[in-house]
Amino acid sequence: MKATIYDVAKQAGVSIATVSKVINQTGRISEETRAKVNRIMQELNYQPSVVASALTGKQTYTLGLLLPDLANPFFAEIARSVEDRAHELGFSVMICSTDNNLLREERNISLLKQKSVDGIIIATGVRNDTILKDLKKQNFPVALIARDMPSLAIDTVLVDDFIGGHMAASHLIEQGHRQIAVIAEDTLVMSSKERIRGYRFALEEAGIAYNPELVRISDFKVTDAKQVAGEMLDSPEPPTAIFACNDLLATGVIQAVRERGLSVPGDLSVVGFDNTLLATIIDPPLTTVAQPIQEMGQRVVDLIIRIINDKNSTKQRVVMLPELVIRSSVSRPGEYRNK
Amino acid sequence: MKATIYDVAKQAGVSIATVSKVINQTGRISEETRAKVNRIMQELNYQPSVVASALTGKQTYTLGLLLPDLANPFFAEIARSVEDRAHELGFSVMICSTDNNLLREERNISLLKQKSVDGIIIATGVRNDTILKDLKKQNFPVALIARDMPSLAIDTVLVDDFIGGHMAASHLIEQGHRQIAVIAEDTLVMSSKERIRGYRFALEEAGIAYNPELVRISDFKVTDAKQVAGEMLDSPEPPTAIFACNDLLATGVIQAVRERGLSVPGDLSVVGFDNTLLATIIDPPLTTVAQPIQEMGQRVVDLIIRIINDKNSTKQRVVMLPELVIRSSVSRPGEYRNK
DNA sequence: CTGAAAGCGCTAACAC
DNA sequence: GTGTTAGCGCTTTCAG
Repeated sequence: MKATIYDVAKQAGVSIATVSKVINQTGRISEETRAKVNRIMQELNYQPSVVASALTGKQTYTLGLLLPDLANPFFAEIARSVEDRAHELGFSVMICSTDNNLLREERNISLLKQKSVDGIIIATGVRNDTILKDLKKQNFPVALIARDMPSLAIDTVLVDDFIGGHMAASHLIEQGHRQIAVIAEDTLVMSSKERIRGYRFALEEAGIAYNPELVRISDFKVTDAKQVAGEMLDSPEPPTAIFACNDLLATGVIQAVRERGLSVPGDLSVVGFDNTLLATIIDPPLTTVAQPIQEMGQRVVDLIIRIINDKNSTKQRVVMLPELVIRSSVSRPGEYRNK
Repeated sequence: MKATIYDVAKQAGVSIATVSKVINQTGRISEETRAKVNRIMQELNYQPSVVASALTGKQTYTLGLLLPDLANPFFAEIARSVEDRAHELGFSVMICSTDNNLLREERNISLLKQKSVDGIIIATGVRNDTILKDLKKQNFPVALIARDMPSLAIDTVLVDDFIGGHMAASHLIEQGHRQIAVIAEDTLVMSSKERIRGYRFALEEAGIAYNPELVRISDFKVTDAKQVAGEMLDSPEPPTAIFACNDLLATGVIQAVRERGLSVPGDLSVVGFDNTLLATIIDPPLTTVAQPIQEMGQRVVDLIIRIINDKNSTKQRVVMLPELVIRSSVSRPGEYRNK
């Protein structure tokens, strides 16, 4: 059986209170007994039970992380960075993929609460904010990453999507494009909305008329983006550039182009969003708006731990700046049109 | 404050024992009181504390999952499938990336044990088996996925790597290749060894001399694979095909080819391993040896839960068959050599 | 059928 | 400095 605090106490000839004190470095104990207890703990290979200590009202040192899909490289990278920071600080993280399904979100949150996680980080993109409201009402520690809910005072870290969208579109405009399409995953989600707003603003600045025909919604699957891009390519007046609201969708549009025997960026320029592994792996390497995933992950866990330690700490919204990473998927329109 | 079993008991006018019984559906309680208690639980929005119940010796319903790197698509996909099955069965999963670092593995395992996870699934590729031995000695539930440790009797689910390597090489041989190289991530790891052994065997069968010059080791990063592949391409007698021991490495070799103004499969045929998202996304779509990731994830959690429920259940090794997925990265050597 | 009570491993007053 | 003791929320005999 695993050693308990009683075993240590007995072996060391002290009381369990004393052992507890040396474990938690509280109270005052003589150097001598401290050393002895420590030695015994070593010998017995004693590990305090987080479960028992949690029951007495202490933390469980575990965080919940809700995201749409771990198999999506963007979220996998987010998860990795959250995990890294959490581990640094002694926390574990329970990850739950929800597929953006409301029911699963609810179930997972309730599960996480039963397990007494100290806080929950949410990256999932619900349209619905009742879940968040509930959590807030119960004063349960929550923080958002890569998604926004400006109507609620919740700690959040995200990238400025408006600027990101603006960057993508401006870059394309600077390269001479005027027929610029957008493919977004879901216009109901804040970040998509903002990216599109940034895009529109860039168009306006450049005096280009906004054409609603050019902004399309796709499912989150690459095949769907491919399909949507394909339709646009086959239209009588195809765009010369497409801004895909994330790298995964961008790969779909690149595939659509290739399938038609055309080339990127020769026949169509493409810019993505996120700067995941994918951007470096596809051909051509993708020009994309980078989110500082590492930093974002780090910041959310710092945020949530702050809340855990002080439930009344003032809420923060940290918005980071995206950055345009230029690779090879954009050129001037018509530049190599005839190869 | 959160409602406890006492609150429910008081409200329902029964003892906590009775409430406990209706929660766990143990003992015998009248339909009447059962209904009443259930109603009160609803009203109070009562959720039993997993922590408290774990302290009494019951399970925590959480699993640990150790893997090298969540940001690697293969492992992200594994994690996703493990997570799915675990949730189905009411378990949560704590994920830990170890970067294949022994120290981190140890730390994480010890952390997971302090948190009383019910079992640990290991996908990480330690060369060292002492950790596993320790776990086994303590009779702690462990299961391996996508890695092997045949010297220890541990529940495992993996793909037959020998056959996989054989498939990859045979396919290439059938296409007429004779100068076939391999890039592996780490020859000390079982699965790499086996894949290479399968490759050698296929060569032998075909009467092709084995040339150790053609099997190279690379770091796990794509840039490294690119570098290694580049060296081979620049050699006086470059291979006409490369078998990359995973899809990520394969993307590296494709990049190396492209960087030299050559093409896949025109100048070099490539076959990968794993069949992750990457395989469908790169250009050309990658011919690769598929691992049944979904099933594998499902099976390990079934395995580990079996062990949890019966620590003495006989160990199982479930080895699944890989499958060659033919896409467009392989052609006959020289076929389009001059475009 | 239902309840009283012991105990899971640990923390935190409060004594000594 | 160190020990006693009362919980934390729940499960589980064992009586009744």
